[in-house]
Amino acid sequence: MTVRTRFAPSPTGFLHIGGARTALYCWLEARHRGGQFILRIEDTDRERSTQEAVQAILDGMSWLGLDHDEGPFYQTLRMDRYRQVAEDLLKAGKAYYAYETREEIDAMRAEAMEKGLKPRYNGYYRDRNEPHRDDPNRVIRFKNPASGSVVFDDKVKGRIEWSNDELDDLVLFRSDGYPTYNFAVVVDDIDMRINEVIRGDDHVNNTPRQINVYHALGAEVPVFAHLPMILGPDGQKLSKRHGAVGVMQYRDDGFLPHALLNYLVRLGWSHGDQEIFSREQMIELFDIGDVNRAASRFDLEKLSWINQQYIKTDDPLEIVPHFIWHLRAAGIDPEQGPDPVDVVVALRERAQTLKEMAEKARVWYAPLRDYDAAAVAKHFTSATALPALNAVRSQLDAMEEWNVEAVHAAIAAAAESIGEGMGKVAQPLRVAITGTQVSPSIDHTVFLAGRDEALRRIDAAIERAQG
RNA sequence: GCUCCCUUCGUCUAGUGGUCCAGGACACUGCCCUCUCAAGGCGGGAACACGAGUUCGAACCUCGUAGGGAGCACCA
Repeated sequence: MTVRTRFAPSPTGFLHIGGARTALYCWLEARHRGGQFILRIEDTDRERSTQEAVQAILDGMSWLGLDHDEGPFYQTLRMDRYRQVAEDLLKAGKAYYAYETREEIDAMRAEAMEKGLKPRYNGYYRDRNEPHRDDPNRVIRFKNPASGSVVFDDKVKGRIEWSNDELDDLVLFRSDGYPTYNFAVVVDDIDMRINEVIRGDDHVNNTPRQINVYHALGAEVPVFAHLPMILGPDGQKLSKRHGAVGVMQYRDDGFLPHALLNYLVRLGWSHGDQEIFSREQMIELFDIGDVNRAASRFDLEKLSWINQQYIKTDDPLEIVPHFIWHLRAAGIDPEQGPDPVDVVVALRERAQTLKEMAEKARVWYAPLRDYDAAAVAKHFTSATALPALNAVRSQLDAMEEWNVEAVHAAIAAAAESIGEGMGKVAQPLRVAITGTQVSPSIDHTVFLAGRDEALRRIDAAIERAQG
């Protein structure tokens, strides 16, 4: 039997880190075992669900490259089906109507709490067999087994046993005519032939009651795998307060989608000492059974490190489109400067994010106006500054071919001509080209400026050094 | 309150009774390399929550304790 997993977010916001990892694991499990990955939108909470959120989730998934084989299915489009199943249960005597008001239910709970018991419904209408009546408070409740226990082998948590007397008769259909979550998921998962349910571990508590519904419906119970939570760096629940929120925010912040994926897959799962996994390797090596049981914290620094690993080792041509996107986002026109691929090569070891890379690239795409005061003071006033700049100027001016190697040779020749080491020449030159003391290696720095612009900046620097 | 889950360096983790006075990665840090900054190389400090028990032997098994988390909805 092929495995069928699903990701079933409710569209009340963007795809956040926790959701993205759940989606990734569902996707990986399906891909690893040659099964299907289904996407379902759980939008029965009509107050909080929005179309924008649906779109945000879809965007997030496609940015990450988590493609689904079926769906998206929308629960709001399946209302008739839920109603029909509930009615079947009613007919079979496995569910019943109940008419308590909210106040009565609350009172029930309060009373149970008082006795040190779990707050739960007392089953008043369970076996009354009263004639049905129309009532604004009418709900359909499930006849949960009164005795025995539910046992399931969770693929990540292990064996979990739950006594039935911990469970009350859950509402299947609300008084407003909408199904509840616990009912809709089960009907959906059965209809969509989901045989492996992978979701957050905030759902373990729902699992026993859902299993009872599966039994009542005569359906085969799927395998469950409950993933531990992802916490913020402070160990608290992940929230907006921790900076980035939706997955797309990470794109805006300069992260590569496969770097995020790589970081996420390692959060709760590992394969020996390996840190870097290509998509193919993830698919090949991932096993839901190897997932950790404990919650983990989100660490931006490690994500940044992984991001840089990819920036550094990916084919620069693959980085270029992402880089150009960030150049534009930073208000830089990629046409007004060097070929982006050359910039990527020069900066790939110096930027952890593409956003950072775009900022560092600005110096070659816009006229140089600002000079760092400390840099000028330190490198334009030394005795060797003027001779060095002049020497470089004439070497560059005489060059025939403009490439990194030739620029390097020219600067080396300039240094030699004045009898100084690279250090004495490179620093003033760096300040001349960038206005700062920090940039990629001097040959790249000059090369990227282009000959005309390099000469212009050197002339401007010579003027400053003289004045 | 009740039920369930979790607990190895600051963080992510390896580890499934002996090969662990606990390995890797991020972060921190020392040195090297060096035209700056990085990147890289070689080092360093840093953890089995606690207590009992089982066993010749426990990070690994059992039981408690403590701490953390989730759920107990006509929200998903």
